[in-house]
Amino acid sequence: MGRHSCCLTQKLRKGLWSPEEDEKLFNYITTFGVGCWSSVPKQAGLQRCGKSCRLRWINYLRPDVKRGMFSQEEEDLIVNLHQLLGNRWAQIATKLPGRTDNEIKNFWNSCIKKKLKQQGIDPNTHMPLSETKECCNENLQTSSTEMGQAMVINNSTVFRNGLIRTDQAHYPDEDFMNKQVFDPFSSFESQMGSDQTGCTSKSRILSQYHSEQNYRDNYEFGFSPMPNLTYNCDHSNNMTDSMATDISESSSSRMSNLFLSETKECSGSSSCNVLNIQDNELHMMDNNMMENSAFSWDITEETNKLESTFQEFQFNGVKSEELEEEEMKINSWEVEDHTQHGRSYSSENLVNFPLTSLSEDLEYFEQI
DNA sequence: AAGGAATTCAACCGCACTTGT
DNA sequence: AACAAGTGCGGTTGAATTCCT
Repeated sequence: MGRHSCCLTQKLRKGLWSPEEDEKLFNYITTFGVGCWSSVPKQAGLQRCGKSCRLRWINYLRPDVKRGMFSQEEEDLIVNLHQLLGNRWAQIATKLPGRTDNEIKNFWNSCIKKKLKQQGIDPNTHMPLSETKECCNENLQTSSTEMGQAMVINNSTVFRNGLIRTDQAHYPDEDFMNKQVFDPFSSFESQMGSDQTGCTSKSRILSQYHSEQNYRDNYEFGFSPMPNLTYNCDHSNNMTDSMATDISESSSSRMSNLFLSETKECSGSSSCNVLNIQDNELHMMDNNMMENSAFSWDITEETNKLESTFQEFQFNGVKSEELEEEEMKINSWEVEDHTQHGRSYSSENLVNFPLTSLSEDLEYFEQI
C-alpha cells in the first residue's frame, strides 16, 4: 500500500543509492533530460522505482543543488518564510536557490526548531512559548489577538501589533554567532590547487572568475562577489585519497569519482555560503517585514510583499525577467550540456550564486 | 575503548493534485 | 464524468554518524 504503481511490477532496490546507481541515473538524465520518471529506471538500467529516481535527482544529483551548512542568512530566511508559509517546504525552497525542500525540512526539524525553543519561541506558532501556553490555557481565545503572531527578525520578536521584543538572551548557543564566515580567497586558492584531482582546472576557475567579473561589471554592484565554485570545491576538498589516485582520464569515470566524492558531505560552512542577499538588502527586507508586521498581517499581502521583495533583491538585483532566463538556462542544462564531460557548469549558471565578501559578511554579523 | 543515547539526513510512504484518455 | 497514470509534497522512518558517559 502506498507504493507507487511502477514499484509493484518488479522487485526493486530500496535504501541508499550506490555510486554506480548515481552514475547511471546522472548519465541518463544528462543525456536524455528529465522526462517521464516512470520510464527512467528501465531506460537507465536501474532497479529502482521512478519516484525514487526523481527524488534522488532532485535532492542529490541535480547540478544546481547546493550542499553543506546553511548560512545565517539562509537560516533567518527560513524562519521568516516559515512564519509566513508554515510547513510548505517546497515553497520555502523556491526562495533558497540550490536548497531542496527535503534539506530545508530536515534543517528545520533538526536545528531551527531547537534553536527557537531555546529562545523561548514556539516553532509552530512563532510566538513566545509563554504566549502559546497562555493561548492554550485560554483556549486560544484572547491572548493571540492581543499580541498577534510573532515574527523573529534578528533576535527580535515582532508581533502583529508592531511591538518588538528584543531578547538579549537569544541565541544561547554562542557558536551560532561565532559561526565561521566564508573566506572566498582561501576557498579559491584551495580550488586552484586541486588540479591533481581532475576536478578543476585553473583555466576553468579563471574563466568562471572572469565571467563573474563581467557579471559584476554589467550590473555594477557595490561589492565584489567572488565566483561560486561550490561544486568544484566540494569535489576537490572531499576527494578521498583512494579516489584521488584512481581517477582515469575518461570523463565518465571522472564524473563517477566526482559523485563518490560528493557522497562525503561538505563539512565546513566555508564552501557553502552562497545566499547572496547583500547587507543593505537584508536590512531593507527586514525593514519591509517590520513594516508589514506593524501595519499589515494579511497573509496574502504579506506573501506578495515578500514575493516582490525577493523579485527585487534576489540574485543581487537581477531582475525577474533575467531570473526567468537564468532559470530556463538551468532547466535546459541537462539537454544542452550533456555533450560536455561530466559535471561542467557554465559560468552563467555559476554566477547565479555569487558570494558576498568576507568583510561584508563580518560587517553584517557585527551589526546583528 | 566500549556501548548506549542523541542527532542527522537520505529515502520511503501515503495522500492530493494534475494530466491524459 | 470517470478512471488511471504520473507527479509533487509533507510527514515519517531508520541507517549512519556523532556525542556522551
